[in-house]
Amino acid sequence: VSATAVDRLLRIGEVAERSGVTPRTIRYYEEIGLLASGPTREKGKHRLYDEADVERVRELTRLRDLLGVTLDELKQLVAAEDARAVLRRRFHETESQSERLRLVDEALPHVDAQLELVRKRIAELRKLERELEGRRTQLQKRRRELRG
Amino acid sequence: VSATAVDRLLRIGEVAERSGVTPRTIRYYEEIGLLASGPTREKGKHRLYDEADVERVRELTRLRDLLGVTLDELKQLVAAEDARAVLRRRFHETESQSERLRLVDEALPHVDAQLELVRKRIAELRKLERELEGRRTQLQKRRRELRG
DNA sequence: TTGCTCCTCACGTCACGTGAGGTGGC
DNA sequence: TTGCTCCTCACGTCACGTGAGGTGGC
Repeated sequence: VSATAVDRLLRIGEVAERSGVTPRTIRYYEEIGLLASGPTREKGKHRLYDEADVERVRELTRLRDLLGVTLDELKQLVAAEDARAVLRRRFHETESQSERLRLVDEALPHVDAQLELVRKRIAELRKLERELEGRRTQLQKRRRELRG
Repeated sequence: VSATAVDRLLRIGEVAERSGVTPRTIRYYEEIGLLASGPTREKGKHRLYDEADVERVRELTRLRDLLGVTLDELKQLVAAEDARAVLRRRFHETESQSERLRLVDEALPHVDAQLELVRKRIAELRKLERELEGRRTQLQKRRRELRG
């Protein structure tokens, strides 16, 4: 992993397009605290983002769509991503082994919480899949009977 | 399958409770045409339902939650269930083989449309599951390194 | 007859969509 | 300097939630 590419700064329209949402969604997520607002932006001036923000928006909408959670629930869930971000930034800054261990230990339960939700959803969808396959089989059987 | 149990008539509160929604949701679904309104209900009188309606509401909310579709999209999707209902009612009423065959042939593509959506969702969720498992493994590896 | 559930407005909320009128920066 | 994109209100919409005031039926 190299850190050679200095991130080009992006405007809201480009972030929106690359993450599959509208600028309005990005502003709304900032408003409710799902996305950090650039700390020193003068009122009326353009918002500026980087690659990490594009990734963040993609993660958020992906979890929102696939897990069907409210934005409030999403806020809790992405504490995992927040912890990961802290991990990445702080991990190399700190010398302390125990501090590093603490950061890792904090991130794990958040990932586990997401995994549990994902697996529950998969199980529900697989059940629905089996039922639909059953209906399909029934219909095809009837069709054969009617033709034969 | 016996048809011995004559369906007891249910009021909106019982239908709501048994299908896991509120009465408001049921009235709203009637309003937008997702649920049939009892054809001859005098204004101000109570709505009456049966077991089939409970099943219908369960199917609707299940597809809504698991597939994340709008109620407009849901209306298109459950053309499958509508076709199935027609099938059940009409199948035994009609003598015509070709009419029966037509009903079966109509139901199949609707079931297939639902199956396709369900499988697409499962694939997306499985991909997310794999990514989360990867993160988990990484975190556990780091933890072992910090401890060792 | 008394409760309990139902009825119909109608306004509130969440997660944005969609202009209106104005300013910023390559 | 001219476009294009951005800015901030602010009202609209979808899918209901939540009372307010009144009637129905065991």
